[in-house]
Amino acid sequence: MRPARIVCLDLDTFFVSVERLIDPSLEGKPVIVGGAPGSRGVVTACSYEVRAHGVRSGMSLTEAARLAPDAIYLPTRHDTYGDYAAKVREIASSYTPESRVASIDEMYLDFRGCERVYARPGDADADATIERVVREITARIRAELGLPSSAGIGSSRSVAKIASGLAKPAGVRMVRAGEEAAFLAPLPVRRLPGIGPVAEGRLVGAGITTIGALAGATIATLRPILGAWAESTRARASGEGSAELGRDRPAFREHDEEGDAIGSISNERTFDADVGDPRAVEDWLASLTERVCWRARRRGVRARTITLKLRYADFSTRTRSKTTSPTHSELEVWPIVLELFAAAHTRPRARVRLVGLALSNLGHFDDQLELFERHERLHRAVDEVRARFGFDALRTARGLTVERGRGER
DNA sequence: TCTGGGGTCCTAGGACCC
DNA sequence: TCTGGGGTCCTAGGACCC
Repeated sequence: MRPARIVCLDLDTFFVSVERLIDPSLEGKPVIVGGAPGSRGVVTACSYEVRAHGVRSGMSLTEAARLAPDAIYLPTRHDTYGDYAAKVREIASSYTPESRVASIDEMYLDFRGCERVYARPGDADADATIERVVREITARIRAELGLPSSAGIGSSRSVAKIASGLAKPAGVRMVRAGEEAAFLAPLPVRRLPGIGPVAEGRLVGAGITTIGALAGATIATLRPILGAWAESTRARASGEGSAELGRDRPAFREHDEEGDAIGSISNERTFDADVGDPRAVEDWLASLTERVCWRARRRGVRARTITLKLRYADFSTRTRSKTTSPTHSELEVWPIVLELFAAAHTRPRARVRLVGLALSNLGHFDDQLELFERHERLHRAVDEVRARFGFDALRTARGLTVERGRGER
């Protein structure tokens, strides 16, 4: 039996907690991070005070405003939260060489083989040793950074993750070896990572409501519902999930190995009001093109695939993509974007709610050739200015027109 | 005025190759 | 004029996570 040595460390209401550090008067008050109550958008994070009124993250701000009209509504400040998250990682990762960043407010730690390093005479057993160390980590994050966090400890990532959710707020929950199945069995299937609203609906439709029932289901039953995930999901439901941490998410990875497939770079924008004029949409696309290309150059990658996303006012969504030769130059990407927009925008009278651009099929493509490229000198000059003053320091006239006066950034 | 934004991964059909 | 079978790449859509 594998001992419980995998830790999921999760910051409690992270964005709210950071806002309270910056403005202590928010302490104890109902706080919603995500935007103004009337605006389009969703709740990104909310304090326990508003959760009591039924507000949940992911909920539209309109509905949140109905449930909690008197709450304090704040815009999200991702860069600020990132700075605090980095400090949390620094503390946590100093306890074990094996750690993985899962998201801005969540990380996994692997303490396998660390028991002796941390053992103290007072510890009842090795489990107690690890639990004590984990409590020390959350206590330090609280003491040194002022941030509350919770942790789950189990023999697999899945168990650790679920345990951390049940430990909130500001708790530590250990599921000892051999207790996994009993711990998981009574929980609703939705608790299992990977089971979202759709899979939940189908499982419940098949009479499977608890993780225990999921663990006992046949693969023949699960295959049509979970597809390729059937086996691994059932294994996780019975407490036999993987303990391997895997790699950091690309956005948090410090270095990419040569030839690595390293995910995608995307930006999208939901308009404050639906847009009818295609030229106005194109202005936004120009801005997004500059942004994703700049991010690609900053990461030292080129993309082979460019994908445009278009969402109409009725929420119908379409994507069009094109794969070409590797590029990170807006001068090369822009004509393709226009081509994709023309292909996607087949309802000329419909109003557009959102446009997005994604670069994928990324790779480090032969940087030696870069010097000979036509646009290289221009990009280098632009990027040097931006490195000092930020992305918005330099914009093309078209990309700038559209964002001016919106008060963002 | 329900439904953000940045990601990962899977499915399924068609093109194309051997 | 009766059509297989494996493999890879591309495209569009969608589920899921935080």
